[in-house]
Amino acid sequence: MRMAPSPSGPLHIGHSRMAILNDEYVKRYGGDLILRIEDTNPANVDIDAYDMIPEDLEWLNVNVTKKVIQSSRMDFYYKEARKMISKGFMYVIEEDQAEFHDLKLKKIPVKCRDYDPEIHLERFDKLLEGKYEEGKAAVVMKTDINHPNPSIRDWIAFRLNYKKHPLTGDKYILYPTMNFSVSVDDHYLGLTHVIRGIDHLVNTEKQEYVFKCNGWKIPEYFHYGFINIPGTVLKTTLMKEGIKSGKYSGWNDIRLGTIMALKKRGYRPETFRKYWVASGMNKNNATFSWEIFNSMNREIIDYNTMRYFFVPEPEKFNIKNSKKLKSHAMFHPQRPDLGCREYDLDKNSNIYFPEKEFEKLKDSETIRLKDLCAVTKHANSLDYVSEDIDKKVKIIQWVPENSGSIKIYYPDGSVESGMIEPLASNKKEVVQLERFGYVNLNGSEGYFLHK
RNA sequence: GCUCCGGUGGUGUAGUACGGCCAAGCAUUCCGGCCUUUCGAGCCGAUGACUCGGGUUCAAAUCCCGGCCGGAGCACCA
Repeated sequence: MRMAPSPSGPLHIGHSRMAILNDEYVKRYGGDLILRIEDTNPANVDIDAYDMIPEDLEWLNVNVTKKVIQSSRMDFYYKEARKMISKGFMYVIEEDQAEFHDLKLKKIPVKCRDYDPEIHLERFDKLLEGKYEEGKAAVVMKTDINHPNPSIRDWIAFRLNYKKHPLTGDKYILYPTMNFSVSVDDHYLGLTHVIRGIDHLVNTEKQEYVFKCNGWKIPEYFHYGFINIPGTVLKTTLMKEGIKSGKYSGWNDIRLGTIMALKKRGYRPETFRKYWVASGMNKNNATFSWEIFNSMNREIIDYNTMRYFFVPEPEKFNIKNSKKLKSHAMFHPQRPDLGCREYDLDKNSNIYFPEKEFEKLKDSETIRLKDLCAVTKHANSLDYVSEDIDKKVKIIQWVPENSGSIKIYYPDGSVESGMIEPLASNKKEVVQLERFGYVNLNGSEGYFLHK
């Protein structure tokens, strides 16, 4: 198996499907998982991606057994090209880009298509020596000039690019196109199975020509459908621009759909795996469901996630308690062994209470401050009633006066300010803020994970 | 336009290769109810789907033909 990202940026949630599906296959049936970085287009390379991609994969627990960087295999591609040219499977055109494209649309072969391979080999050397301008000559794979799909008719296998490559500099100017390098790599790397998106369906057909003319065994291909991931930014170019302009703080800005951003929000790598395995490999186009993804994540983290109180838009009240009070809220309702969060309140104590909840209360309505006492709303105050109450009433969270303030950032860019109970301040972990949601705390800020 | 690929509840899937055990399973969401000093979980209940039309057959989600809808490709990107 293999996965073959182009190093244009870090991996995002869409890539994680490709990585996990391949990895899962290897985990179940054995074999190698090759990470092949496809950097044969200098214009599409971000030098940082060479490090970010393996880091993302490691975090996802994808076990790469072998790593290949295409730009370090250029001489090998040239060697293969020479072989194929000399056998008449490929040829070199001297037509310019638009001309060649035009001829193909009309199903007209170029004059030199069937020239002696020697001539094409000479032209190939001229290509390497830089005797042609960009776009004025190219190496072409001979397929079927009458093929109904024009892009399959004699596709380009190598083209010139004089741009400096981030890794190899100006050492090479003739780069293989993806369809060529993928074919020979898939063969020589011994690929038996390929899992990729349906966007490669046509490429598979193109690549089969290379396999067939060389008499190579064609791997088993599986294509999975497109997934539309709503509500997040995934386009590398958009992310890059946003980072550059300062709109985003970096690749891990929680508004982005990168693996890094999702990690920062507190998602678990197991969630990705579970989700993509459950999605399977069918060719349907589907919509990514955050609901299901979140539900899976919740199931994984819930047992180990501590509970704390957070009060959004806090308002201070003196509850006029006539006696000292002690709160006792459990760290986790299913795990009494972990004990309680306890706070002592003197007589006439101040607490913070969510303003919105207060507004919703009717006058003289009695509620319970969770794990503390019952209070009644009177005009603009909350007044102590008793420590316990028989009636079933609303239960709302609160925090003591010595709480810290915190800002919670949402993936949609909004921010919520409030107070968090003292025991949770300066924590750096995913917690459940009761009646609010799961949040990844990071000192005086937090990143909203999900409900 | 041409070529290719799809179409199962709101969402995601199982089932389709070898027609019957599928008046369609699971998950999630929403809505009720129970429980609980949050939320979540748990338990109970409810709603909700085979794109349409023909054909083959004793029998079709499953096979065949056609329509409709959706997606992709039509690059010297990957």
